[in-house]
Amino acid sequence: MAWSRTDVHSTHTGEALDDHLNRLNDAQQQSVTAPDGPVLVVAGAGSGKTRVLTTRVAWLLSEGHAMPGEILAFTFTNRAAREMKQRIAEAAGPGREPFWIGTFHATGLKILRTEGEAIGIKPGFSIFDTDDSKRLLKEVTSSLGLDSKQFNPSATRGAISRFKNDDQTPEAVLQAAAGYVDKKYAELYAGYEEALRRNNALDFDDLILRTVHLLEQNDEIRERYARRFRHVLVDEFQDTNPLQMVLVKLLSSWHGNLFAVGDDDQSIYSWRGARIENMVDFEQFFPGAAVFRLEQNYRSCGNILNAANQVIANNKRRKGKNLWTNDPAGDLLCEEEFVDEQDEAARVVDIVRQETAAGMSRGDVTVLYRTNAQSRALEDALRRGRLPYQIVGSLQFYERKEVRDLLAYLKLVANPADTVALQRVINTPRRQIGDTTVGRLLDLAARYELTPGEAAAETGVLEEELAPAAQRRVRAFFDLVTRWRSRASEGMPVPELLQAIVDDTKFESHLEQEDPTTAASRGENVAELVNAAAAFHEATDGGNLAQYLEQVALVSDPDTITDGQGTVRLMTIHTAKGLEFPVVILTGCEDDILPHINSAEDEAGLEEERRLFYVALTRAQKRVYLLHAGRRRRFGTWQEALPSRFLREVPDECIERRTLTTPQETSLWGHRPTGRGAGHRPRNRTAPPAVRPDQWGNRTAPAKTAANGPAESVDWQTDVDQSRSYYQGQVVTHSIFGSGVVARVEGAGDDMLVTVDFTESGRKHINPRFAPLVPLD
DNA sequence: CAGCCACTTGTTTTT
DNA sequence: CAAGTGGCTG
Ligand SMILES: Nc1ncnc2c1ncn2[C@@H]1O[C@H](COP(=O)(O)OP(=O)(O)OP(=O)(O)O)[C@@H](O)[C@H]1O
Repeated sequence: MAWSRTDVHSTHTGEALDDHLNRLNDAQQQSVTAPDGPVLVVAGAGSGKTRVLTTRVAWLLSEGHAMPGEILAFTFTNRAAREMKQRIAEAAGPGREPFWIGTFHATGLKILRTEGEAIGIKPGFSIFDTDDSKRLLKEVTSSLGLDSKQFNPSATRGAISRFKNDDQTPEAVLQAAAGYVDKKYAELYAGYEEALRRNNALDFDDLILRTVHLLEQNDEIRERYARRFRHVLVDEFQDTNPLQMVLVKLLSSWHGNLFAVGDDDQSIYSWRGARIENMVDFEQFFPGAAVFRLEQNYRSCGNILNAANQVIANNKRRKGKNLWTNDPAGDLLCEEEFVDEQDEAARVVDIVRQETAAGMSRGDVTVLYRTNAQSRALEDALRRGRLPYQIVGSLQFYERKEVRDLLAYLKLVANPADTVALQRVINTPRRQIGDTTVGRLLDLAARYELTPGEAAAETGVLEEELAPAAQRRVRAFFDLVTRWRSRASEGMPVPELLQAIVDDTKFESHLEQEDPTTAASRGENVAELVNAAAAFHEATDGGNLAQYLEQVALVSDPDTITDGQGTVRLMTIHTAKGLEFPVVILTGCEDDILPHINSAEDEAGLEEERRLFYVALTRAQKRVYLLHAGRRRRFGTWQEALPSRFLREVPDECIERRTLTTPQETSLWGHRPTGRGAGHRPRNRTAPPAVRPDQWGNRTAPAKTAANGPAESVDWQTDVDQSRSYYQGQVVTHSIFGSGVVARVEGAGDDMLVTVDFTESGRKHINPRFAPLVPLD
C-alpha cells in the first residue's frame, strides 16, 4: 500500500511539473520561469498568483536552481503554507518540499529559537498572545499609577504594536512624544518591554521585530541565513508591513532573488501596519525588478467578476488593471433587503437549503461578514434551522475560558517566569489564594529576582510577607507545578500531561461548581483540548510542550477550517482572503457596517472598505448573495441602517435587486414584531425616514434645537433632559474620562448611544442612560 | 477570601 | 446584551 503510493509520485516527478506548467497560461508561465533577480507579479483576484508562486518553487527545484533547504517562502497563514507544501510535493515529488515555508511570525520564531541568544533572548521563552499582552499591560498600567480605564490595555497594546512595526524603541517614542498621552504611552511601552523581559516572553510583533534586530546586529548570522536562502518568495505582498519588508530584504540580501506576488486591490490590513507602497514602489525598493501582470481570472463567472471590477474602479488610489474571464456570465448576483438581522439570518438558512436542493453541498456555501459580532444572529438561525455550521475564527475554541485556563497551566509548566499564566491559574480552581497573597508573592519574587516558584521553594522568603496558612497554600500549589514540570522534562507526552493537570486540579468538579448548567459543554471543550493535544502528539511524532504551545499560539483563523462538505462556514471577510467558495453570502451590506462606521471618515479608510467588499465578491465562483437589514442591534440597542453605498456601485445588468417596497412585505420572511420600549414606526422601505437619528444629532448643532428631533421617545417628559441634549461637537465631561468632544450621536431615547473623543482617554461609547455625561455649556 | 450585586462599557478587521 | 469591574458582606 505504502509502496504503490510512493511509486506513483516518484516516477512521475518530472512529468508532474511539466503537467503543471502546461496548464498555465503564457503570462503565468513567464512569471514562473522568470530569470534570477527581483520579480513582482501584480495581478487581480483569482488570476492564479498563489498557483504561480507554488509552481515557481516546484520549477526552481526541478530545474536544479535550488535545493529544498535553499528556498524560503512567506505565506499569509499557516493554512496557505500547508497547502503550498502539499502542492509542491505533488509537482516536485515527495520529500522535496522546502522546510522554510511559513508565515512571517512562524519563520521569525524559528530563527529566534535557534539564534535568539545572540541578542540576549533566553531559551525557553514564551509567546504572549493578545490576551496575555493585555493582562501584562494592565499590570504595568497600574504599577505606573495610571488608571487602566483611561489607558485601556487594548488601546495601549495597539499603540505599542504600531510603535514596534515602525521599529521605534520606547526611548525614541519618548523623544518624539508631544503631549501627556504620548509621554505616558512611551512610559507604558518601556514598562511593558521590561515586563516581557522579566516574564521571558515575546509578543507577536517581537517575533518579527527581534528577528530583524538579530539580523541587523549580527553580521555572521545574517550572512549565514542570507547565503542559505537562494530564493525568497512572498505571497500576499500587498499586506506586508515595513518591518516585514526589512526582514525580506535582509534575508534575500545575498542572492537578491526575491519573488513577490500580490494585488494592490486586496490590501486590507493597513490598520495593522501593512503598506501598499511595498508593492506599488517595488521597483524603487528593488531596482531592475521584472514585473509581470496576470489578467485572466479563473475563479469567478462573468457577472461576479464584472461586478467586482466595476466596484473597485471607484477607488482613486490604484493602478488599475484589466481582469477578464473566459467563463460564461453565469447567474446574476442577488441583492436582498430585510427588516432586521433576524430576518436576514433566516434568509441565510433558506439560501443554504435552496442551494443544497440545487445540487450544492452545505460546505460549498460560505457566509461572510464585516464584524465578528454579526455572527451571533446567524448562528442562532442556523442552530434553529438545524444546519451544521462552523464559525471560523475568533471566539472559537482557543478563546474559551476553560481552554485558556488549562493552556495557562501548560504555559506555567513550560516557563516558570510566566507570571501572567501564574495569575490566571493560581486560584483557578479556588485554592484560597487571593489577590493580596498573589500580590505579595509577586513582590517578593521581584525583590529577590526569583521566579515565584523559586521564591516559594526558598526557605524564609515567603515567611517575610505571608501568613502561615497562605504560605502553605502557595507551596502546595507550586508542589503541583513542580511535579508536572518534572514529568514534562522526563518526556511525558503533552496530552498525558494535560490530562494529569485536569485530574490533579479536579478541573471537572471545578467546572461543575462554577456553573452546573454549562459544566457539561465546558467539560466537552476540555476533552476536545486533550484530543487536540493528542492529535498534535501524533502529527509531530511526539512534539514537546514548547512546540505544542508555539503551535497553539500561532494558529491563524483559516487554519481551523474543518474539512468536509457537511458544514456551512461563517467567517469575516478578512479571514476569507485568499480562499475561494462556490457560493458566497455576504451579510450586513449596510452603510456603517461595510463600509464600517469607524473607517468611512477619510478617503483612505473608505477605499480600504471598498477593497474588503471587492475581496468578498471575488471569493465566489458561482453565486453571490448580498444581504442587508434595515435595523440591527448594537450594544443591545436598535440601530437603523441604510443599504451599503457599495451596492449602488454594482452595475444593474449583473444584479437582481429584491428590496422591500411596502410595509406589508416586512412580514415576507416571517418577521415578528419586536416591540421593545418605544416602538419603531412602520417604515416605508423605498423612502427611509428623511432624517436619521444620527443625523439630526449632526444637524442641530445649536443645543436648543435638539428638541426638534422626531418625537419618538414615549416618555420624553422624563427623558428629555439627559437624552435629547447631545450633539456633534459638543463639549461634555464624564466622571472618569474627563472632558471630551461628542463625535457622534446614534439612536434616540433608551437606544441612544453617544460616541465621545475624550482628550485624555480617547474614543469611548457612552450610553447616557447610565453614564454621567455632563454638557459643558 | 469568596460570593453576590450593581454599574458601565464595548464591536471593526488579526498574526 | 454580555462581560468585566468594583464594592460590600459574611
Ligand atoms: N492557468 C489556469 N488554468 C486553470 N485554472 C487556474 C489557472 N490558474 C489558476 N487557476 C485557478 O484559479 C483559482 C484562483 O487561483 P489562485 O488562488 O492561485 O489565485 P490568486 O490570484 O492567488 O487569487 P487571490 O488573489 O484571490 O487570492 C484557483 O482555483 C486556481 O486553481
